[in-house]
Amino acid sequence: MDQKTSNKISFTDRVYAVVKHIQKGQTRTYKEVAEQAGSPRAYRAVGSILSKNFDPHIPCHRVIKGNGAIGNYNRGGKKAKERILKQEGAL
DNA sequence: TGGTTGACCAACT
DNA sequence: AAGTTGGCCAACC
Repeated sequence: MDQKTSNKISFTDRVYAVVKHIQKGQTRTYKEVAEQAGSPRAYRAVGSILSKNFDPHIPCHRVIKGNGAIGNYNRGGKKAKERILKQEGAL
């Protein structure tokens, strides 16, 4: 891809893009997101980034932990996150 | 420029 | 089974 016409995107923007790509009823682990974002070992950064992200256009609630746990959520905690996933049919 | 932080993970106790 | 420690990576001050 030519970045000549595009601005330089940061890891954060790539993470946002990946999370946006998650379909309804689907869940992705932080590891997967990090891997698709270009750094399979940056799951730690992914969490930090999503924690700072308050954009409702990004279904950050579809991102869960690698062992199947819900993980955290900036929009009401794990409880709300689990509720949303259940509502979407992911659980 | 360097050190701290964090929605994680794996291993150890 | 549950709590602690170390490790990894990008963003923020």
